[in-house]
Amino acid sequence: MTKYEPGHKEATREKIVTTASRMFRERGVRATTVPDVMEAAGLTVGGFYKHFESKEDLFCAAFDEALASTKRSNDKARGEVSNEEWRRRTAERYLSEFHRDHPEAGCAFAALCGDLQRAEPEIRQQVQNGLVGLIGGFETHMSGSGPEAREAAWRFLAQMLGGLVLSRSVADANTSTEILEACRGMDRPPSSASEIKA
Amino acid sequence: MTKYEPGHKEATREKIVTTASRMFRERGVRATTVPDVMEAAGLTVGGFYKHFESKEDLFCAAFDEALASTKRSNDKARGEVSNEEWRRRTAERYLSEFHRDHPEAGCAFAALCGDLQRAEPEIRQQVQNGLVGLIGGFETHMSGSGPEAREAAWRFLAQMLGGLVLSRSVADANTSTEILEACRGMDRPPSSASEIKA
DNA sequence: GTCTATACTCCGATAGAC
DNA sequence: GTCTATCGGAGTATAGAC
Repeated sequence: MTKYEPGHKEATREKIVTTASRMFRERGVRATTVPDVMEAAGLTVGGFYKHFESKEDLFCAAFDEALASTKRSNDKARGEVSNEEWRRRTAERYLSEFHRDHPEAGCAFAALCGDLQRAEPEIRQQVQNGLVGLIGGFETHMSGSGPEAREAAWRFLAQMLGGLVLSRSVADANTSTEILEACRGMDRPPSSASEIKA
Repeated sequence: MTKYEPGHKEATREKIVTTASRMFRERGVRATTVPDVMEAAGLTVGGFYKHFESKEDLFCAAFDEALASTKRSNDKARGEVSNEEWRRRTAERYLSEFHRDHPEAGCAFAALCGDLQRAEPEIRQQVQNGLVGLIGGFETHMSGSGPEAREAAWRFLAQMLGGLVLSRSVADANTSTEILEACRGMDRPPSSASEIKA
């Protein structure tokens, strides 16, 4: 009962959560088993249910962790640049080959999109809170004002998310890169793909 | 051996494939079991492996069926309209509440995005072939020419896909609709969200 | 607090009757 | 060609030792 120093259990829990967060993003929720997570965390299955009520409970915590992690890296990259430059940099980072190849450390919405679409209300509420917060930040870097900027922010996010997911799903590396590069061109809608760049 | 009329096995196989195609899109691949599919098709598990080598084999066939089905409905909706009008109509149909609420009858890329990102090479090749074919059609409705139109087509598809997936993942119906409506504004990039519409 | 061991359920796949 | 029955494996969750 008192064999471990105080805070040990909390540290263990956090270790499990961060490990699960990466594994869920890499393999998907259903393909990630509780024994797998515990082993990857250097533990065994037995102790798991002293930390979490269920696998779903773990997923809630892990998804939150992934969102927080994304938010941290977003905040870190925040500089004082023009809106256009901010969009260019953000898209370049999001639609990079590195991000494509490392879902376990990347955007939770993209990596878990299959699971989130069918998730329970509790998770969907987390998704919503995460997205609304994200969009609130994006909004300030769009050109319109008020509702227009918000709409533009949703489109911005949707195009990035869709591009990343598509680039991760095709067989050929060249096609995958083609998708990434095409979707980085945020400021060029289907109707004006002319003068901006060759 | 001769208890059933000729063509019966083919018909049974097709029944299994179309049933699976819908169930995979609705529940995801891992959550859909072979017994479930067979029961939904009015059959029992036993006969399954006389039609398919494995569950993965079924998924290949079912994914192909879903692509073909989407292609048929795309071709049907093809009218003689301006590029801008074509994009407006396509986005309106893709980003509709009906499509959002009926993944089992809708876009396979969106419904299966989680599975496709982690699929075997064989499936990824099918994804690629399907996407390239789709983009080839989209291209002709973009405004630029050559590579520019192709880039614009990828962006168009990515924004629709991302918007649909996001709209399916949030808890609140109002937010979901907000996302759909925002992403329908295809011709309004983040940089020019001003004069086009209030 | 974490371990080993196990109960219970369900899935993918096969065997053999009809 | 499709059925019933079952094997083998895996996954969630629990029990009890340390």
